[in-house]
Amino acid sequence: MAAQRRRPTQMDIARRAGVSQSTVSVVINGAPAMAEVAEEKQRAVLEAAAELGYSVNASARNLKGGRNRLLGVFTFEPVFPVNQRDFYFPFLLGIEESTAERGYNLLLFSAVTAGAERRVFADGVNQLKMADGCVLLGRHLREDDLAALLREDFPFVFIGRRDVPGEEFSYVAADYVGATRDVVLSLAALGHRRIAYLKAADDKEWTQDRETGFRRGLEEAGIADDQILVHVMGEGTALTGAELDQWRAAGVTAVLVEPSQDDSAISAVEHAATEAGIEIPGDLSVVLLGDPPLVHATERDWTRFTIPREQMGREAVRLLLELLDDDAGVKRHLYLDCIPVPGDSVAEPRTRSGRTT
Amino acid sequence: MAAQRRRPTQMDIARRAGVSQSTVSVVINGAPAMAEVAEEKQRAVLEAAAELGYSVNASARNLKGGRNRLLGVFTFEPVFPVNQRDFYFPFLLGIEESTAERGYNLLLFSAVTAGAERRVFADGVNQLKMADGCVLLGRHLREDDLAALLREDFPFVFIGRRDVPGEEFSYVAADYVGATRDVVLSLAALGHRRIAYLKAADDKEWTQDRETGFRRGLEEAGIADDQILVHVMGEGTALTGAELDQWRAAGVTAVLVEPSQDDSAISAVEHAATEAGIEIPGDLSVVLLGDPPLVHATERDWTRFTIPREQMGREAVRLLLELLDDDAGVKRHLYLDCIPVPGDSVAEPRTRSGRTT
DNA sequence: GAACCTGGTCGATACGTATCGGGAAGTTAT
DNA sequence: ATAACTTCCCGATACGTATCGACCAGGTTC
Repeated sequence: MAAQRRRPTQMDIARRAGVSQSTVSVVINGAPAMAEVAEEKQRAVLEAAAELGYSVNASARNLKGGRNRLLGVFTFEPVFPVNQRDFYFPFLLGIEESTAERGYNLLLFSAVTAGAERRVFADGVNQLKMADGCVLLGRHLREDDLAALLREDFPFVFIGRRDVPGEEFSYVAADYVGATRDVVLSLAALGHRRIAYLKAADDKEWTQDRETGFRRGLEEAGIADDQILVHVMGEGTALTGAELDQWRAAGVTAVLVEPSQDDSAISAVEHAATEAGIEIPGDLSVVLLGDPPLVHATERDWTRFTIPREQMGREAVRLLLELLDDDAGVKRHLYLDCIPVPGDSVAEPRTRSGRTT
Repeated sequence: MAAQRRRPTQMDIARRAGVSQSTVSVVINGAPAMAEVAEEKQRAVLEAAAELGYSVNASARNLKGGRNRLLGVFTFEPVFPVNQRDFYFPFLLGIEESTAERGYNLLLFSAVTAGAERRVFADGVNQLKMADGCVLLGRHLREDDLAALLREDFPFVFIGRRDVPGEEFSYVAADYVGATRDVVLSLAALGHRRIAYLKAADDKEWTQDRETGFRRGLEEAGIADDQILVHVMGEGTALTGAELDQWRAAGVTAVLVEPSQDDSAISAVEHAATEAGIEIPGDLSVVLLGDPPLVHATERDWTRFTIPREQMGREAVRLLLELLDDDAGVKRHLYLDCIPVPGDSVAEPRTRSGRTT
């Protein structure tokens, strides 16, 4: 019963079906040449394949330069974002969905190499090559790995805008610039004139984009440069009530908060407001520039915008498959709109309407 | 700069270092035979490899041994079902964790074939074989697929107990029998004498196990057979307040509820209780035989037990790797304990203690 | 000095698949 | 009847690596 220890190969099928290995390859493969194979033989081959329980050997096919119909996902984060609470999880969802639709399987490069750090190259092996192409995720981009991938001409798409000088590659990003600009404009439309921006400490692309949008919005709203107020949230440096008081004294009626991954920024704002006796949104309107994972767990329904994460995942796959089909290898950048979520943390500034809460 | 189109191979290194490809293989590989290679040559090889930016071709390497260091996950449901994702996610989490630890990558067989139904075999080709082994998930087991897998001697582990007559294979299951028995015993210890069991309609293994545990618990508690009260929740057949009233009249003071995937069972109980003016836990103690995904979203903190999903995922991987290493191919069944979660839906029966809520 | 080891290297081969050029039938046009 | 085409299939080969047996130089042992 369990005599068959070795995996059946195309040769085995060939013998059983009375054809050559090449013919088996053509049929199994559904290659364009299949049209020229007699239907009778096709049936014989498929039948034999089924009986033997044949399946393609990924390595062998890959060796020849063929496709595996495998798309990879690699993350630079220490933990693979398979946990639903994770910021990156919705991306995975979109990736999976799109991948499945297109008849590809998904390869999660989750194996942890010797060190704690996650690398593309383990033992000098480019692990990603097992997949036809790869979607890259994560904040802590290793530039040397990236350079190596580019050097090898390996097809990949990054999720999130990445600006690496001298390197050109495809990514799918959220349009933080536009979304933040829109927030500023709608606040201005409500009558807010002095708006602060609570900026994240690490000056990555997504932070820069939000600041760009902030400044652009102010400009378009006709608010002078000298009104610009940017506060950088240091590592662990909580926002104090005193600081909020200063802002109020300076005429600030609204603040944009860039959410950190662990929601500390949000709770810091809420805490500081309570401390200073400032009411949200009565005294201060607050808008989150994004939707961190735990935003639903907070009591307040923050006014914010949603990053179209699932869609980004889907588009990344689409782009990747395009990349695979095009030999040209054009690198493309795709920006997706964020979706405004009206919450209850925004109101007209008190100075204009005497309304109290 | 981009002249080097082709990846460097061991042959390239060999030429550059003035040795043979075999020697390169030995050195790169760090094989035991490396001790017998002159240090001078070792240096030359490594140097050349570094200069060329060499990286091993995993496919070629695996072609030899047949192993891809890939573990598959196959589910008879969509891999990331949006509506009930929380149900399957903990399994995946455990699988991923364990897989990563052991240096394997994870292959999600998410490709959807022509029909909506998910099959192991597409075009008579077993897709799973792309992985070295596979973890199987999902409620709707296709027995023909399973039989074919067994016939092919493909290594896999099922998550959840599966009883297929005449077939023998490995699985990792939650010990519903023991967990349910314990629930009954602890209710009996509180003084409950008449306990009802709200059973799911589909008579799958996990439902059978709970019923077995229910009966065993009653027996051990010395409650007579004629006291047994099992109510099958039909498809969409809501539990009515009238029915609950009948139970109360019959002396029922506690009910075990088998949660359905969509939490309809729970809300049905709650609704019926409200309708009949029955207080939980004052008039009726309720215990959930499991922890459905949305249990945290409900207002009440149900007394229940937790299925050790992550652990099940981890153990499944462990078992699978054992299966891969053992040529013997012993099929094993692993039962893991559920963890009791004390909630606030259980109290002593009113008939014994006059305490009111 | 012949027989024997031994450390160090290489050549040959196998792994399973994809592809290309060619060849054996069969068909049509001359 | 033969040339020119089709149609359908096969043989040969290449992909990059790991491994095993062969080989060779130099040293050791009687």
